[in-house]
Amino acid sequence: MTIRKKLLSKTKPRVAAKAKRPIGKRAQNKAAIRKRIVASALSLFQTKGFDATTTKAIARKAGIAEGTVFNYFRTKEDIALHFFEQEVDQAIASVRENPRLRKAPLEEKLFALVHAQLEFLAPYEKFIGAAFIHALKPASPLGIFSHRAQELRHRYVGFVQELLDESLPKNQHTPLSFLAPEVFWIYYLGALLFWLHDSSPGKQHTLAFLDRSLSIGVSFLKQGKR
Amino acid sequence: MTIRKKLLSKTKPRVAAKAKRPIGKRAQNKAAIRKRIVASALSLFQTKGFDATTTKAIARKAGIAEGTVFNYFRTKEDIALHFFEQEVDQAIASVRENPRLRKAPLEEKLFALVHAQLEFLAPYEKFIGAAFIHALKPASPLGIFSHRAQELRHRYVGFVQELLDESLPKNQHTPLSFLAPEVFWIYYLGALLFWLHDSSPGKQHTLAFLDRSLSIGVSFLKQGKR
DNA sequence: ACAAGTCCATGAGCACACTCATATATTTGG
DNA sequence: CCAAATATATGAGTGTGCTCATGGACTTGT
Repeated sequence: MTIRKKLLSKTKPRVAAKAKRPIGKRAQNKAAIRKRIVASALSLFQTKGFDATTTKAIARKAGIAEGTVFNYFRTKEDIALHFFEQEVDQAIASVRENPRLRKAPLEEKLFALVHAQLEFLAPYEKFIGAAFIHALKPASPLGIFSHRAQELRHRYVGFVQELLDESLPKNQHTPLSFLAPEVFWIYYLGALLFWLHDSSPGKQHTLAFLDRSLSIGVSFLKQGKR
Repeated sequence: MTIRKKLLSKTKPRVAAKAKRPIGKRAQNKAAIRKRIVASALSLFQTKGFDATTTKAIARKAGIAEGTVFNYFRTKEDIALHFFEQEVDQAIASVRENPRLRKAPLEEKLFALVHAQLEFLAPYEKFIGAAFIHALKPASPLGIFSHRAQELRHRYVGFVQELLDESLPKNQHTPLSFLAPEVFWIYYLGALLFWLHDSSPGKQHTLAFLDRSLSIGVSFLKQGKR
């Protein structure tokens, strides 16, 4: 009785609140400002690079006070992280929604995934380069393992796992194949590095590299064993 | 004539300076201060972590002015990098100087190398952990590729190449084996991560992991091909 | 042993990312 | 429709890593 009542009294208002949508001025403004911050930051990152872009400049370009930026993003880096989230989400979506790929061989799906990511990044190449340099920051090791980026990595790795499950007979998993998605994440980072340094027209070298390495990798995965 | 004079006047003093070794007060002091900075920084990194350690605190503990720190290291991170340089150099030396390893199988050499590195790092585990978190800093990708750390990586990769050449018949290189040292560098970073999260007594899990993965890796390298 | 030259410790100062108390704008409740 | 409650934009302030002009300590040449 009490429990049921509690449940009702708690769920009702919530549902009501969510169902009703006055879209108050506040919410509108919030969304608009957030968008303006991201746009300003991205544009500045592109032209000046990450380090040389100050939060003050971002705020100024977005037409808000400097402090306001930090009501929307906890750190300057979070703004950039947001950008990479878009990148991953968009690439995953583009592979998911492509019916032609549904029954394509695994290496083609993976190629499409990475390709979509690089296409997304292309206009921001300078900024990405800066982010790479900046990424090492402290002493030497890694950088892929930050708590903040882990969720993003998780989403990515999960999707790769889906693709693998779809294409590989379950009984075929080699002792190492459970690592495959994680390895692919690192592989992607390597490919990104390759791409950044690739000055061939149309980034041909990168595409060739992807083609070749994915063939080898997938066939290794399939007939497995050492 | 003039050129020769110039050459002489320029080279003579240099050679003389290097041949003679008065070990002036200046040089003594410089070495001492450098050592004090590294010691202070390391001690603070250990107790407070990397971020919470201010350069002011390092200077204070070393008994010098804050600005002086930057006469010895370009950035705070360079101080930490210096620490990892020691780590790599010491590990390489320990493998080189161990006569028992001279004719040991490849996987044993590699195990010894990584083991020496981890032993060196053991007392500073907390600081390393902090450095890892800190390493990702900006958006998402990498961090191993900083220009500054490249020289260190190069030294490491070069040594691994030596070990491989020593153990693998030259005619046996598979199409991928030229990548092996670079891959090993990444493998090492992965092992380091594993080690950091390994709470088993005596880091047994890490040792077991190294053992197993190195066997697999080396045998893959040897009989090569997919 | 002295003067000229060179090195380098110094600490006030700078620009930056980020915080916080306050003011202001918006929503809510009656 | 107004007052209380709430959300949030604001920008001066804080502590940070790092720079730089200066003077004083050391070295060199004679």
